[in-house]
Amino acid sequence: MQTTQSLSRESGGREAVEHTILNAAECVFARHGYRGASLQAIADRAGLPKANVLYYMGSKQVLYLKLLDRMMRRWNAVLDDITTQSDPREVLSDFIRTKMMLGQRYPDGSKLFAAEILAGAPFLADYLEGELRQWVESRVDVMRHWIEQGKMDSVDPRFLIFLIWSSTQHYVEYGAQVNAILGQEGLSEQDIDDVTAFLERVILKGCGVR
Amino acid sequence: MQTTQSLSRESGGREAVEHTILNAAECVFARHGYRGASLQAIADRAGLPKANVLYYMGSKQVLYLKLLDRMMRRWNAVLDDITTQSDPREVLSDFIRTKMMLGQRYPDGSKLFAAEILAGAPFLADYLEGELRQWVESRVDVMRHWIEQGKMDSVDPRFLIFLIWSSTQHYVEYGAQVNAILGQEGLSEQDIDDVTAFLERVILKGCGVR
DNA sequence: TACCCGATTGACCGATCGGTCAAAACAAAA
DNA sequence: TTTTGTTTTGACCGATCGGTCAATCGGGTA
Repeated sequence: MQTTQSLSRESGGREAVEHTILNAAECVFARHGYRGASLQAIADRAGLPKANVLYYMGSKQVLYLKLLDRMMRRWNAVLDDITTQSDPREVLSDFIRTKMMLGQRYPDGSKLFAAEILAGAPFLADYLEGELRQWVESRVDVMRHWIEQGKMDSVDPRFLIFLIWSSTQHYVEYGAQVNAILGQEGLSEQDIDDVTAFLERVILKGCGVR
Repeated sequence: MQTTQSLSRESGGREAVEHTILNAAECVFARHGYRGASLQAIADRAGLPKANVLYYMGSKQVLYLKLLDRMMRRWNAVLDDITTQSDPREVLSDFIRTKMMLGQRYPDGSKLFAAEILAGAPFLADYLEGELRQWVESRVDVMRHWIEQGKMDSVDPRFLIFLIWSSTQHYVEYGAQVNAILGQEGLSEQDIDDVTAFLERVILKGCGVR
């Protein structure tokens, strides 16, 4: 009955420290993957001794799983309420814009996720075959309806979802390559808007959305 | 004058061993990135003692650079002679099909490249800003001509290249996710053909190629 | 047979890995 | 002040890291 009084103290207390550690870890894991990331590197980036990171997070694996969970919750919070409307143009546009926004808002989290998939998804197999698959299937059903009603071309909805996913994800994951080719350091808001508009235009027209 | 006689002996000799090591290393680096990969894991996969890997490759970094170089040469060998024709439909189709084929032929090499970019391209910065950027720019020029001649919509050619790159790369890099969502273990040739046809159709139509 | 030289390998090096622990520091309650 | 419980931290553990080295092996030449 006396444990919660010292939480929000001075510079934020426990939660603030946890946030600092999580963000530092997200950055390191995103660049080097689970195996390649070291607790020392995470601690250095967080400005704390290594033992302190373990004190708050328990273990490297627990820390990693917390990050995966946090990223998935951030996606769910935004991607879930997309299919409420019945207009393909709006839904697909929303999907593209939302996914693009998420990548810009959480670049390290997106890269972390990519690294996990690249490693064969050892910690995410259940999520992919469960939650995510169901999410995709529900959207596929909606799209099949659209196709039957002649609202768009007869394309495989799963491939369309993959197309949107990959083309938006690219600007986060391959940021280093994109920057090198465009000859600049990071994309401006205008650049992001241009890319989003391009993707909306090409993908919607490409699958014949009326 | 007496060193080359024992090269191609018994089970292939030196080159065969080097190939074994390179392929094993490609697999491990692809899954865990540069830092996350260990020489012991590579040696185990190659069926050799660790010291033998060092004997042939020199160091972890040299081995890694050899793999990056090998993968880039494989791409150059195929992607370079694509723009000889002047018909957008053929060129873009070729690009999509070729890139798709490369991903299927060299999945580990493609993933290795992805992991390197994800890590911020510490070993590939020069290549990205040099060779690759020039390759892209030459294609961009061609596409701008097409746009001027009304052969396709007025879209940013760089974004179009990124779109083709990302959407094809996805089926290698995110293979684990694709398999989980499609509910199968690996894509059949038919699946690959379907995906390729989908991408050709949507992308070509999407940027108004006549 | 004796010799040669590249190939193979186990033992070993210092550094770093993830993780533990106990002592010190600290703020609030008594 | 003393007590209590949390936070902080350096020291340390066994395991593994990338890499070195010397001893051995094994087929060709003399």
